[in-house]
Amino acid sequence: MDLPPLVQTFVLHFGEMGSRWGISRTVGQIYAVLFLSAEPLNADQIVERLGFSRSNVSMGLKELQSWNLVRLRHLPGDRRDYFATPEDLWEIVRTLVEERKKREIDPTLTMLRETLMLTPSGEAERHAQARVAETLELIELLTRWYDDVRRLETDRLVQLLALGAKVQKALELKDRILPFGRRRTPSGPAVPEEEH
Amino acid sequence: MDLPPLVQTFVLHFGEMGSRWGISRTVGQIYAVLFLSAEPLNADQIVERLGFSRSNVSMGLKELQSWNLVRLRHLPGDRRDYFATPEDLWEIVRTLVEERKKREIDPTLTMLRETLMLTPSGEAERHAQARVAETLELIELLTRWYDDVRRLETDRLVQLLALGAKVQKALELKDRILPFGRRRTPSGPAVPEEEH
DNA sequence: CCGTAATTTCAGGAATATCTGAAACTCAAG
DNA sequence: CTTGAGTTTCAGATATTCCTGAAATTACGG
Repeated sequence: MDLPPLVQTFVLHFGEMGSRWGISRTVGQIYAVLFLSAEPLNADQIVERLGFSRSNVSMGLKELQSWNLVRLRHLPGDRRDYFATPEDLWEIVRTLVEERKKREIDPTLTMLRETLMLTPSGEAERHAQARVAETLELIELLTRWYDDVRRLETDRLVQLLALGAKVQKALELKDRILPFGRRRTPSGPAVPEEEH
Repeated sequence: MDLPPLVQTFVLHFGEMGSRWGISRTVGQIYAVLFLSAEPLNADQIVERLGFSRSNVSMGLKELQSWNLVRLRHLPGDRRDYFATPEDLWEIVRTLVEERKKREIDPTLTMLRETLMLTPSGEAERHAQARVAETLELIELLTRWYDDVRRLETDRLVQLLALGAKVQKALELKDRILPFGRRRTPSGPAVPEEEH
């Protein structure tokens, strides 16, 4: 591997991170190289930069494609595949979240629902059952929230993020003008209590 | 392993998920068992339920403690350590996010900043440098948002999540009454454009 | 201080995951 | 067709991670 120091540091770090995220170190490094490159690269250029075997790079690229993290490009009069990452970082973030949801959250939701269905009611497992149900509700809440915000245009999303918890103040204000969201009232909580 | 089917399904799934998240399958399963258990368990009870070696369980519990995911309990007149997970699921979520941030995001931020410092300006690496800078900004934005919302009480947080993107409508309304957050105006965007 | 139950450490073996080179496949140009 | 550059597949080699049992350590009750 013979890369400019800036790139090298980034690539190595990204490889480490990748290996904590269910993609291999190699795949992480390939992605990092593409991410920093000014133009699309073909497999041999990646081999040259990282010193992995040709087949390893091929596998890695295939995996990145299965994650939708990489775009295929072609140059006129050149048969080789060139690969690039999206210019827009937010698009990358969206893809990452989407794919991880698909692979981790959705199967978990399925499992939790099935688990609850198959359970004989009136049972020694009362506590376990309750916890599974709670877990399901929590993940469903988060999922619905995500389904909602992922539709926002990037501008809007960035606005919202930049606002952070100040949103809270804005809502209090609004609330005084036009009751809209459900809020705690003196007569009792609108949101169910946690078991405790 | 001889567990009620409800528990068994959950434990196995959790183990799988764990192994995609940088904790081992074993540690994931140990956590799952504790999570579903009605009372705190000691190491031998976990050995009995999961059939791992005693030392493996010991290591696993140690790792869970290092993640703050598990609480130590003692029973009067019993010298053994008993372990439990917090009752409140939201507390678990908060811990998870916090620890992952500490281990993944914070070092990444450090790396990105150092990388940018050490770079000779005016350079062939202009593009790579720009991408690193963009990445840093994006992560900083997300981090600030997180720092903001993590302080919210759980009730408030749940409210906000339940509201989802409807928050957007609320803000538009508010905006018409009292300009507060930065918004796009006809005279130009308040949020910097993405390079494109 | 002992004795002992509980826990932790650690070196090596077992199980996984990763990487490689050689061979197989694809497909477009001639 | 044939050819050959480009790509993928795959069985085995390598490296990494995980798990275990034996031995060491800890710390409490007496």
